[in-house]
Amino acid sequence: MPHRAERTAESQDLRKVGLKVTHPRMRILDILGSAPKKHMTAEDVYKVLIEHGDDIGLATVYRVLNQFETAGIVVRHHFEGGQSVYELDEDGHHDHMVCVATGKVIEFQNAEIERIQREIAEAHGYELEDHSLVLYVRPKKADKPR
Amino acid sequence: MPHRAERTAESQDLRKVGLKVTHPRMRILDILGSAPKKHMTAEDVYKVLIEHGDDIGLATVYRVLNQFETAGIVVRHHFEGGQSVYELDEDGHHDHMVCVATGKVIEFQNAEIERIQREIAEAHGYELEDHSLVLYVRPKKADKPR
DNA sequence: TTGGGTGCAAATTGTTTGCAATTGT
DNA sequence: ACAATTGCAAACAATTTGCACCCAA
Repeated sequence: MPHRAERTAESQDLRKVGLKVTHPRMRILDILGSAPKKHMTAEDVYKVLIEHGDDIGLATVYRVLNQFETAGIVVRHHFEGGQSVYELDEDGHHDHMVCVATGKVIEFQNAEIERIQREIAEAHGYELEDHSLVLYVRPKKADKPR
Repeated sequence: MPHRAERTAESQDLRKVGLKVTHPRMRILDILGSAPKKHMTAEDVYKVLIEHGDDIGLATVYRVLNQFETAGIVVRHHFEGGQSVYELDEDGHHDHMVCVATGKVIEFQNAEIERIQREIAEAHGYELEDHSLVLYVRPKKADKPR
């Protein structure tokens, strides 16, 4: 009997992009997939690892996240303020809304904006390769955000 | 007769926001206003100062740029990759398009996108405070960008 | 076995801050 | 005169890298 059945979806994800299935990579993938926050900084991930008793260095977290980004497994966002945040790239493309009061991040998608963006690029003789749109919002007074 | 006629538009801009009219501030304001690139990093500004023979420290450049941002004289952008870039906030609001091939930055404005953004925020119970939109583009093949 | 992967510490990069000296008003 | 401002160096924060050891294939 093998040491462990390594046939999980996650281990396949790693093999698929040519990365060895190591403990740190599995754990990080796991955390990104099941954490309360969809968007985490390298430190966030590191803290969860530590609390969980894993002996994984912060440097490794950064290295793994970079590899995941290159492999297209995660997307890296910059938002405002120093740290980068990473999120699993499972569901398709979407943009973000960050509440400046609570820090909450909400995802949204809008086909019309996407279309206009493409048109603008075209109009200048370019092709739209990618884009980054972040709305900084604040709860409407006398109204509960949903 | 005073050492120098301090009645320039720039010196007025500074007084207006309650900042003393100092040599470093004037020079930096000057550089931001007359540089080939509209968007400069603190280092960019610093280099120009050095080449020009000015004896102004990098720390001062950062401090002044921060003050200018607080005063609303410049806008700070994050784009991709570490450094922040600053630009004079003269013309009204606009978004940016960055050519991933040449690094060229093009500004544009689109009322429709702005409107939709506001609607999206509203729909979630928020008020749009600010936003950041950057299009990453590439020259259309067989077509000269203009 | 063996080349990629990892932990740790040291190195980088971008930016901020403490402090004594300097300068605008 | 006096508080604001600056230069310099040291301090910081986020991220990367060098290297000896380790482990998945």
